[in-house]
Amino acid sequence: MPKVLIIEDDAAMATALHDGFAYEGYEVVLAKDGEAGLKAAREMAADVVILDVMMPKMNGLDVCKRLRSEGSNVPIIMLTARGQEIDKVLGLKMGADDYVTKPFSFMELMARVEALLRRTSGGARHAEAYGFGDVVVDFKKAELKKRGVAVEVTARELKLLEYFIAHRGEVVPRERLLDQVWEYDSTPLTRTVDMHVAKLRKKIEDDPADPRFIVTVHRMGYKFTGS
Amino acid sequence: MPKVLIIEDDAAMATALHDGFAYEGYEVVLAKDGEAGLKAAREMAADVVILDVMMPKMNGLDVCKRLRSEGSNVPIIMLTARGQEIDKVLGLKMGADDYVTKPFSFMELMARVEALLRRTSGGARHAEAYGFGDVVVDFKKAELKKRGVAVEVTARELKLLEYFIAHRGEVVPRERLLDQVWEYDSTPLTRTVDMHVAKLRKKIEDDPADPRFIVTVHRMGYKFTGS
DNA sequence: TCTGACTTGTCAACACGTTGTAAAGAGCGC
DNA sequence: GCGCTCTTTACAACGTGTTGACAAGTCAGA
Repeated sequence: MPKVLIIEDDAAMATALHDGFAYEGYEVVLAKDGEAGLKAAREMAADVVILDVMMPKMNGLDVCKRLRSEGSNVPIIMLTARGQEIDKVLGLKMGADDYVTKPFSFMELMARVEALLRRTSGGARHAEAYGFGDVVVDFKKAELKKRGVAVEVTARELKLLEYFIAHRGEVVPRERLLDQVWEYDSTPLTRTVDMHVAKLRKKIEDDPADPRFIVTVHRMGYKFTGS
Repeated sequence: MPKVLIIEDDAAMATALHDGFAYEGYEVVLAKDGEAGLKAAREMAADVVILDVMMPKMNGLDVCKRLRSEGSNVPIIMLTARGQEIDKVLGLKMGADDYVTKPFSFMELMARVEALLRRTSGGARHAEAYGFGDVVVDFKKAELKKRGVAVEVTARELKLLEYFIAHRGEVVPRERLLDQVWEYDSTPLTRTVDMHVAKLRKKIEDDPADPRFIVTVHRMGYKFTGS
């Protein structure tokens, strides 16, 4: 029964998170501002901390920095608002282990929490990596290796691949990719998705012209076939 | 891709639900009060409605009652506040199909939605796979297997088969197929439907000349006989 | 049973929408 | 401005869906 500490000032969000984790069998502690959160973090032995950046009294970045300066190495996931890319960098610099952009889906957060727990409780820190074929991706480090050699990937490519992997086996329509990977509204009348798929294929496929991992399903979308 | 209509006044809850369902591949429409929800419900063909009980303008119970009195039989899941057991009884009396008590976990809601869809739409919707005879179709993966071996199917064939399965047992006229599967309003007075039925038969029937699953009803249309 | 009118099955060529890809354009941070 | 990534445009290549013609099948009435 892993223990999770949720530091979040918005009541609705806090209860939603509480119930979600409780449902998944976690032991949950709530703190409704930075100060209370810091106190709770010191007192309990949390397995993971969910930390909102924007909060009264003491913001998430400060809490994170403080915890790390006190020697705590508890896994921390930051919740940042959309478009605050600075937060991501700052958060990771402050010692957070991962971050999720609001608004997010609970499934996504849960996936990251579990990945984090798998990584930290596994004793040795072998990275949060996913492998298929001769490719290994580490989303946290933003690294991709094919046949052991590092390949440069952009943020967008990584996010696209991440979504594919999260939904491996099923056909994903372009629309949905635009919605989920490109973060809603905007441009549904372009070849942007295809473009990025092509780029990804060049990096992960043995023969991009005859793809094995990301196959196109005519008139329906793309399908990622893991391993 | 099932469509879900979320009628919820609390913005935080609404976005959380929106993102969760979108991530899972649902098409989502939000309405922020009872009136707007009712209007949206009338205009869109939602596969399921998530309906908060406590709302301004028109509460969930009224929306539900109204929808039912208008002849709608869309599956409805009510969100009730903790301890309002009365709501449960009332809600079900008003014609709701299920209810979830706030605060709830997203996983739980999703599980109920999928159960409801499986139940109401005959199981072919978002469910894993549908089997008949020695054929197994997985619409999510866009895969069809006969006797365990994968058979290539096109988007149109899949959609046609999906419609047949959803309406198994009943005779479906060609015009309706053109309307529902082809989404044509105009009627191309052609052999197109027959053509595709023939193609499907070749892939799923043991003896396409003497079909067992998709039988033709002379002068009326086709009939799919499930399992 | 035979016949004629109508409906359904089948075929292959064609038309059209969909996808792959390169290259130019736009946007952004350094 | 420069270098980077992402987006758009344009066009070629590909594959599916559609079509019309014709064969085969069905049914009702003679």
